[in-house]
Amino acid sequence: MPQKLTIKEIAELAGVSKATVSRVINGKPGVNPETRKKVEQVIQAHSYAPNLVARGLSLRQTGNIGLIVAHSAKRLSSHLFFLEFLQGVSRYLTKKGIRLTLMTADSEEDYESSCLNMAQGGFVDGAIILGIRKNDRRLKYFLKTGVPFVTVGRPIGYPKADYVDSDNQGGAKMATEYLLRLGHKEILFINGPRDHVASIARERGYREAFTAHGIAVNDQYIVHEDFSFESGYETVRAALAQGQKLSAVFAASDLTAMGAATALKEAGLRVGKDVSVVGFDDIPYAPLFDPPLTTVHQPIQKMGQETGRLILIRANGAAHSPLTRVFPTQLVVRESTIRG
Amino acid sequence: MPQKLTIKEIAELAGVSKATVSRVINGKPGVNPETRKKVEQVIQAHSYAPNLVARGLSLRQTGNIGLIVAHSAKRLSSHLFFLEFLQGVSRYLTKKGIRLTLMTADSEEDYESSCLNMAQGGFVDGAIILGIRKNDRRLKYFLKTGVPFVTVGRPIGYPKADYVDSDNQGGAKMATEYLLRLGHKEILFINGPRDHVASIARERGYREAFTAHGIAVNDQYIVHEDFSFESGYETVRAALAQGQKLSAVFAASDLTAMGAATALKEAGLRVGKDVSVVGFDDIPYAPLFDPPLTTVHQPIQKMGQETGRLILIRANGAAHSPLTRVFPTQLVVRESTIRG
DNA sequence: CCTATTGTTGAAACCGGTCTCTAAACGGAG
DNA sequence: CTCCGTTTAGAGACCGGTTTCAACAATAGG
Repeated sequence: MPQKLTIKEIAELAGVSKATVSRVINGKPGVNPETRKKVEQVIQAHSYAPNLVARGLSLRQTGNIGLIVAHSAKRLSSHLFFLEFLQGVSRYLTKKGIRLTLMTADSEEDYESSCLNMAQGGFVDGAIILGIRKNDRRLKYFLKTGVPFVTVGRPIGYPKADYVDSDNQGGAKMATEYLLRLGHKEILFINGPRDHVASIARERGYREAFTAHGIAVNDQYIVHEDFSFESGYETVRAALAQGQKLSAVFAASDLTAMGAATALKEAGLRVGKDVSVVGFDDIPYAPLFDPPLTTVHQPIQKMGQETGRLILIRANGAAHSPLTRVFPTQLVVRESTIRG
Repeated sequence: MPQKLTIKEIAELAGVSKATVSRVINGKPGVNPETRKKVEQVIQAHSYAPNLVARGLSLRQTGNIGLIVAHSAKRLSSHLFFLEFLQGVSRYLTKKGIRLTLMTADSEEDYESSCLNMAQGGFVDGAIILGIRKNDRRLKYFLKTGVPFVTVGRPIGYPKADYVDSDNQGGAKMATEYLLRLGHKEILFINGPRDHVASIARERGYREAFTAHGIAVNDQYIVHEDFSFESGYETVRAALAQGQKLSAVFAASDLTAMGAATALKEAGLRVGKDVSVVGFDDIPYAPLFDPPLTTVHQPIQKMGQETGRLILIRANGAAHSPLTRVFPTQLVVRESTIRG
């Protein structure tokens, strides 16, 4: 393997100075066309590429965006949301020549240290933070160091932060209202983690729908889980075992809805015939489930893309006021719901 | 936001030189305990953290590993393999204080430029390459620049490369033999992309099983798809529409198997009663499918972890001979298969 | 022919670390 | 008290780029 060439060596080979080579590389003006051509030839001939780390140091800009995933290992694996989102951001950033550095965290401490690592160290030009909780302390690291960040989900307690979100509350309200209109009263709501900002908004939507229908919410019908398939399965099994009355399930993720549906099927209930199930997310697999899942659609990939767009704007310092974007959600009625 | 401090400023604040601060930061010997304590206090007080880019330049080591994903956008989304794998690597590397930089590529050119970007530029200490094809030209970039890499899947045509793989051939053989022993003759094999090294190995296993049973393989029963759910669904629909005789399906991914099963169900066939379906991967969702899916288990997370381990060894230059590791696969019999 | 202007170029500082090399300070042995 | 080895510390080179600034050549204008 040939020793990697530096700009200095290219300069010598082309018989010019480092400065000129730098100008050529970056397409800066003020270079004689002939000189430029000569330098380009040398660069070509040795397939020289500038060292990005050195450039990063000099420019104080790394071309790196960090993506911090809060999900625990288990949830990550079950979380197709993440995969869809990742695709959206990654695509957008790759197209812009920006690299995406992933930080996952198994534990709470790992997560904190990931944040610290990103916030300090000057390794990234900005960060995207997934899985925001209520009053997420960890954002403080970023605020303190001034590293730009965009969160996915509106960070409660940080009114000036940039974020991308979907209309979780509206989506949950639509889904719940739909079930109520179908005549369901006992709607088991298997929500996400209690302090997760999306969970909070969805619960608000659920309650709002009941209020709008003049029905009191029975808190026994709201449980907080972790978006996983397993949690849907177990929650419904437990509910049935206890003899809880239940004519519909509204789950805060499609996977959870599928878990719930599986448990219902096992209990001999026909989903979409005897009982209704509604999910959230509309992952690609939702229409292919048996029965095809009624769910609240979020434009996850678009959210990813928009997040990429916003973090770049913020990182370039081109914005003054908070950058926020809330995507509408939308109820997609398929075959897992029926009049109750 | 306070201006980020540099080592020089910390040195001044502590009344010592940059060199001493550097020694303290890196736990190097040769510093008077008292001086050390004083410097540590200043560092603490200002929550100073060294600039990783500068350090990277100086050490010629960035603490970054690149992960290059070849899958097209569509496949990525359907590919739970990726997610599981990602978890394995990411966990391992995070624990070692190494960052993972993701490069996804929608198109062939993007993929090449991603490789180039990683290989040149000195941005990563090493790379992990997923989705290896037969005679993958792109590995040349890495060989040329000398950037260490580990592939997932044995790269045909590069005998000296480091790789992690699973026993695809053995797994496919086991699965096919199992179906043959159950009395199935018309086994539709929905394989992955033709030039994908895993596909090649799996096809070899499939053929080997037939040969071992003294049965000739009918090439009409081998189709090449893209591991997606949709491809399984469409392939089986097309086969049924054409009246192709078919008593079992062996799919090269669980998602494809699920797609195939869905199409079979739609056609009124009972999977695990009238017809057998076997998948590959054993994703977490496989046992939860209806019916629970018989499949070939690959220890995907472990493979991810091992890949992380190997790339670090290679990046540290601590190895001479090729680093390779092949994980055994294992047939997991559930309820989607039956005597034919 | 001289001066002002424009177009090219290179020398050198700088980004923020690491590390080598040298020197000062200290302590013990002779 | 001198000499020598051992800590401890700092000055400065270096990593590989970018950028400023000054110098120089060529051209235009008077």
